[in-house]
Amino acid sequence: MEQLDDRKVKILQAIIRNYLETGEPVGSRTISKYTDLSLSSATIRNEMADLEELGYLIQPHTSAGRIPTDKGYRLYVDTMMEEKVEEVNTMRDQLTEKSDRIETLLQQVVKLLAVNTNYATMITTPKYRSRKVKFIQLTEVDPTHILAVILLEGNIPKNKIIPVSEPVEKDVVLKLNLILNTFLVGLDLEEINIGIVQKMKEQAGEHTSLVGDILDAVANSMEEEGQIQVYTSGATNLFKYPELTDTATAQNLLFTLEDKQELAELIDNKLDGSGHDDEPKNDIQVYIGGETPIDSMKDCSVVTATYRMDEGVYGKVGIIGPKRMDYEKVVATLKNLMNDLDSIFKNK
Amino acid sequence: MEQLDDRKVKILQAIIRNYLETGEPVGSRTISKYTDLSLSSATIRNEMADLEELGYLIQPHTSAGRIPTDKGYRLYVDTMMEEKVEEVNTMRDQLTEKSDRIETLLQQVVKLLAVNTNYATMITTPKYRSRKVKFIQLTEVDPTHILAVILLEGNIPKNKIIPVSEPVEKDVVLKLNLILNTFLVGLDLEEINIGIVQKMKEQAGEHTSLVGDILDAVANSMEEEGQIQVYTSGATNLFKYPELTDTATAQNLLFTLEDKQELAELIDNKLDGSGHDDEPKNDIQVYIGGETPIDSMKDCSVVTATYRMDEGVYGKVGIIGPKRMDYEKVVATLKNLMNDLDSIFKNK
DNA sequence: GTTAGCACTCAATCAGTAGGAGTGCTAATA
DNA sequence: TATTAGCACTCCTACTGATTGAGTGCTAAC
Repeated sequence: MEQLDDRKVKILQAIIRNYLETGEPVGSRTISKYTDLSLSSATIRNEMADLEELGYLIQPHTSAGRIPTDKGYRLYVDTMMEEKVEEVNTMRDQLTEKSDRIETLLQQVVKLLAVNTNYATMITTPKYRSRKVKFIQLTEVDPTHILAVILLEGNIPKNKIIPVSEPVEKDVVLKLNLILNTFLVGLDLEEINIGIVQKMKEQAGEHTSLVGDILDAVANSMEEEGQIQVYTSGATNLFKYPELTDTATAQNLLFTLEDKQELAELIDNKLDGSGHDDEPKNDIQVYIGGETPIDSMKDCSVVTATYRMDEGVYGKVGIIGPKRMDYEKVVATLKNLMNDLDSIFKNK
Repeated sequence: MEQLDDRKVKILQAIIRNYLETGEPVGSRTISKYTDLSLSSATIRNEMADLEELGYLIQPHTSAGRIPTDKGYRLYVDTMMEEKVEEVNTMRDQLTEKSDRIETLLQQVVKLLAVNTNYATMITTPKYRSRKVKFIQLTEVDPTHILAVILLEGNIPKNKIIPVSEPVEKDVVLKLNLILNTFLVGLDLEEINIGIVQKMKEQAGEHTSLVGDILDAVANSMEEEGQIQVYTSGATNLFKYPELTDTATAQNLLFTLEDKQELAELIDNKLDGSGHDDEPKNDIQVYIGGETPIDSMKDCSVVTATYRMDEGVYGKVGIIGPKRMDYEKVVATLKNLMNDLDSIFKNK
């Protein structure tokens, strides 16, 4: 890649900084006046022309100032950005309600992120491999309902109310409890095969259909847990940036953010970290404009981070904003958040 | 109120119908040509002038056609709308996944509604009075965690994993189980007062702090259940209607729909049914433009319906669209949905 | 009571103009 | 040789008429 001399770097940096703030094309005069380079606008103009030829800047039209290209932003993010972790204050304190439900926690996190950054945010629930059954507990609730509590590995409780057509006697419940636990404990979804189901039904005698219902509930719970959920927040923040406000762009973006199911798949498949950065620093990925693997976000930048809940159990956080987003702040905020989450999960 | 003669009614109806379709101001010539009234445009013009004076129509500017006022829509909705329940096909079949979790069902419902109507939709979880405790079950999960299953009236199971600093013995768990059930079964949130808590703690002896944790969990569960959740869908549908697309309006609307918590309160407080319609037909309420009690929806119409899950247990469904929404279809769709939901809840 | 005809109004569209920001180029300068 | 001042040029933006067409209101005739 072409090597930029020191002065070009400084000018490019100044232009990008200015554009990040104002969102307006930056002219040579502005740079000449408001930097300590003490160069005339004419000199700056020459340099700008060079930078344009090298692909770091572009002119929206002939007689306008310059704005950074994706390549320009990329250089900025990779080499010119200054860390400012200290300046960002922890969101830890703001996570008031330390609910035990992860979903609630995650929802709080995205919301705080959105409020603090003024961009749109998203977060996925952690992705597990298939969870194993830790134990199952049946309890008679009333004559027509049985409560099945299924505890999955990692202490995830699930419960299902199973309707029964006729009352089930106490000792039958006990017996089924025994059967279920003998056969299922320690298995994950794939390991529960027809053979095992068959054996269980044999042992259950006349209560085969009830066993079937319970197995459905178990399968259901495990699948439910395997599914990645996405929570978003601050989608309307995007209206604050005029370059994203034209109807088509905004509409596409909001549409993508609204359809949680599709979004989950997109994040899972495309933002999987096989990304751009060769040396991942702290697991933070920056996708600029066209680099984004999600079509509707082509006019935006997306910054993602991976949080770890447990060994091998991780989820994604993403921040979506205009290309001229405050990368420094966003990256710092995410780094901080990762730390906060780490310590929260450790204390669990 | 002024009585409209038959011809005026027909003309008004024709104008509204046309405007619902096109969204463009309707001129006299259009009505003269495309209705079976066989009147010249001049006559129509005279009638339109009368209708304007009476407040049913308005001219966006001097030389434009007419569009209905809120009053015009109101008259249309109240007296001129034709039922077309048969034409709307049931969404029942499309509700594939008969999940046992109400949340999932409701999420499916809003989504289907949005897809079928092309408007924005919202639905609340049912609102209960405070639920009573049916039973509590403690189980030791591993040396450092206890699982508390709390079953609330209406067979709503809740569970909480409670961390303990040191292993709790089996007989202690049994004892606590007994204490909790003796004291708490049949009580709702308000009835669990300090006196009761005190007595339980006395009986628990050295395990007071554990009892405290469990009580927190119980309180938490009950509160969680008392909270109304709102699910929305199809917010981006609103972009299909140019009259809602100007940035300010759209932004406000989407913002309101995004903040679920605030939305829940708005629906609970303002759309409580103390509405406009004097003779509620099937619990469906139509709020037109300024009638809407939610400020950000002043440029829209909102149609709500109340679904009943159980005696005294109900939730709200809402459809938000432009004032020129297809009221007939929306009302018919909602009526159908109410029936579908009825039969779904009965089969539970 | 209804209709034809006409003058009138107003939004929308388009072309033309002026102003301003910013550039590229050239020639002078250090 | 690098930098700078100066100037012509480009293009966006905002503003101004002029034109068009849809639709009205009014009047006079049927």
